[in-house]
Amino acid sequence: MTHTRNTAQRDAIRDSFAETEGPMSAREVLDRAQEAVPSLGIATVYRHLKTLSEEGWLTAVELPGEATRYERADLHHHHHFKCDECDRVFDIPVQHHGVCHATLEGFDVKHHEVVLYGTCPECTDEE
Amino acid sequence: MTHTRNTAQRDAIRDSFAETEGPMSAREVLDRAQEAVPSLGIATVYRHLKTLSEEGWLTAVELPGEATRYERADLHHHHHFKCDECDRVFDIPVQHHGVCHATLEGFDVKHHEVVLYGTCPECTDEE
DNA sequence: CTACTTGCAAATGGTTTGCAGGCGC
DNA sequence: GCGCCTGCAAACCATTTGCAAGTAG
Repeated sequence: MTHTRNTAQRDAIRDSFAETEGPMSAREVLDRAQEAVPSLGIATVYRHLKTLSEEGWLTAVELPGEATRYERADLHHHHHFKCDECDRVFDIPVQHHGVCHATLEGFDVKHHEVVLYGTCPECTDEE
Repeated sequence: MTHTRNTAQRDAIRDSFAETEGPMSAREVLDRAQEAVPSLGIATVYRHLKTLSEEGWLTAVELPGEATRYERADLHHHHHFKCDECDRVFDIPVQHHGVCHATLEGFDVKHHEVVLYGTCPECTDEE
């Protein structure tokens, strides 16, 4: 078994997650990381997004109809809200928890993904 | 504004949802519907899956890493459980509800999608 | 040095769209 | 007959992979 090497591209990709709140798509990561390593290719970004996810450093966020996004795994747990009007995605803090999947006999629930849909405050005001 | 026409292909696509429980991918719908209309093309399937969803007759089920699946919207509400081992997807009945997204000030939550991940009973037994 | 990494381009797989002909109403 | 509907092929988009050259350790 080999170890992951330290390379400029890997560092650049990790660093691109430093100053952001929302989950980023592969293309967004590419754009940011290319500021440090201009020659960086999209294939390398995908390869690292995969390995960083496997290592538990990143979490994949899948939203219907959009490209997969990634965010740091060390953020405290939250859900996502997608506005049907403006298509923006918001991070939603979770207050109640544990109730939703307490009774699945035989199923060992390890993690979950919740996406809420509706109208965000801004789009509600515009109506 | 025009109305949706009754065509053999539309009927075939709707009928393909008659004798099934789980959500189906576009390709599965195509295979089933072609039994009634052999000339049916995949593009037409996608067009109807979209309109039927907009009409509220179908619901899109998005699962990470897999093609979008569709199921009839008149099924009583349930969540989905994806086994990390065997990749199968299970329908999960919902007992507790309404608690999870009761407190989103300003956000008008219209619907939601919940996917649970973990190990299903069968894969748990095999360990 | 050796084996992992990278960038490029080509391949893949799902989904959408342009277009000319077909057909419901 | 008009205008939506269909099938085909080409276009698209996100993601993956083959390959030869580059580089960390």
